[in-house]
Amino acid sequence: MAVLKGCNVSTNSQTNTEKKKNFSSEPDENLIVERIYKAVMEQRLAPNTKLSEGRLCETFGVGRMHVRRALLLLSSQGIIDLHSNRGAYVACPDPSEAHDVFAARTLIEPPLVRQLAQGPSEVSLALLTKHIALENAARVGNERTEIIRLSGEFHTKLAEATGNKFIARMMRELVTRTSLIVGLFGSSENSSCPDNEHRHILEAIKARDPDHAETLLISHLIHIQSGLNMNMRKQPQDNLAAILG
Amino acid sequence: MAVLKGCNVSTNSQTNTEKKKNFSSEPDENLIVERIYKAVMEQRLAPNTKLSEGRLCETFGVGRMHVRRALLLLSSQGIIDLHSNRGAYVACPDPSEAHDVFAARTLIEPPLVRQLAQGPSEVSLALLTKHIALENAARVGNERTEIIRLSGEFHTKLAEATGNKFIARMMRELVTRTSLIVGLFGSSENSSCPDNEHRHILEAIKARDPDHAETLLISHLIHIQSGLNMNMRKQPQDNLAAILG
DNA sequence: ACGTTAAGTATTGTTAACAATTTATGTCAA
DNA sequence: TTGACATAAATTGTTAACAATACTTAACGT
Repeated sequence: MAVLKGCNVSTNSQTNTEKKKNFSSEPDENLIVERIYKAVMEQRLAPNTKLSEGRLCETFGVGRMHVRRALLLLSSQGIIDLHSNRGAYVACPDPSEAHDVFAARTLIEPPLVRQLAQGPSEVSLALLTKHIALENAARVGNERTEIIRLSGEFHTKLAEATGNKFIARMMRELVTRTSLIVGLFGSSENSSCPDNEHRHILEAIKARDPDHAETLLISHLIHIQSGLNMNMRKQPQDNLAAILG
Repeated sequence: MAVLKGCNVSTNSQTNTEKKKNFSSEPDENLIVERIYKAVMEQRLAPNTKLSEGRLCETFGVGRMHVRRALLLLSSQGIIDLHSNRGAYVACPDPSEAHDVFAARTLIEPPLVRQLAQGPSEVSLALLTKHIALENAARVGNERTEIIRLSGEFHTKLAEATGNKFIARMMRELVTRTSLIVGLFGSSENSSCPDNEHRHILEAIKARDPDHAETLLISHLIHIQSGLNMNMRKQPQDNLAAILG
């Protein structure tokens, strides 16, 4: 059907606007990575969905090189799997991996919030407070994808609040995986974190109460896990252009 | 001087031997990544050393594509930095990053050894015991690079002993960064972990004593940090072929 | 000598064509 | 209909040439 032998970048997105300066050498890759990351976080891209190079070239209006680099980066983050000669597929964690993800989070997040509750910076508290507000807004607006993504990103923001980029990176990766897991094994509607638990955790941090914050977080993690059923399995999907647009 | 316009793979390493099956689609990349990772772990590749594509093509006898993919992977692990149009350089952590690395390790490793000491598997204990033996052997043999690498990898092995690949990945990244930091700011000879501390930690684990293991590990981390001087700065080096061979 | 500019060289970024592999399609026989 | 097999199409992997950028060197003037 489609030709795209050399994958011509005819439908380039920046035709009429002035040419971007391209100063960091990786604007295309990052855009693709972020778009796919976001789609996964919002559970719009189901596990095992195939991400073909040609399709992504069309969708983002870039050459294959950029697509391939983006796919390599995504695979290094565990968001997708690369099969030789067969292409890229959204990662599909099995129950064993799911267990490991929660084990890792149970190991890291409690000392994390504990540390945060000992001396949070004002700016961090402000950011977290604002985030909770966004979560609530999405909830009253009943915007499913926003709720799911913000719900996960609360934990990422928690890690970012430490000001430690290594911790932030680790949590971001674990949270992304969690999103895939919840999408796969989550019992339908409770795909997002229970309504007020995030707020309670933040309040414990604001109150400089490490013990309480830690307790709330642990029970929160348990709560999420208890909503999983490791026996179901959902199916892949298609039409990337609509999803990633 | 050298031509290599299209970077011809004339000096291919697999000429007389039978062609490897290439079954996983990424044998070249992984080899390059592992070689550079190992050189960094052994502090043979100093921070800020330039890794030019052409040089790596010659060294490993592969095309630029594989080199570039390997460099992208290394940069995603924080081992090297990619500067637009200027090439790849071994990462050069500043004191602020060094602080973050140790902060992250201080957050993660204590609960890690604590968990390990609660119920270590026999196979893990065997591997760690064997590792300590290797460390000792390297010490009596006075093999500097081996000592340095094994000394760092003990901590990686500790994480691997949990059987959790996410925790293992995180620790591996942190340990690699630590190696760069010690190479940069380490006061000459004590670049490696003090002689018996690893053994003591392992013994505490074997004794199923989480408190003791945790205490020993924390003081071990402090010990490493105390051997750093954040004011010095060492210089890059060259001739990659010799280093990576 | 020193700094500045300009040409030349080397290195990196990008593209398109080609090769290899997999997947889809269609035909035929049981 | 089903299954096996051959053919065609589509997709991925790889290479080499080309373009763009940065680096080096040399000449020049002050």
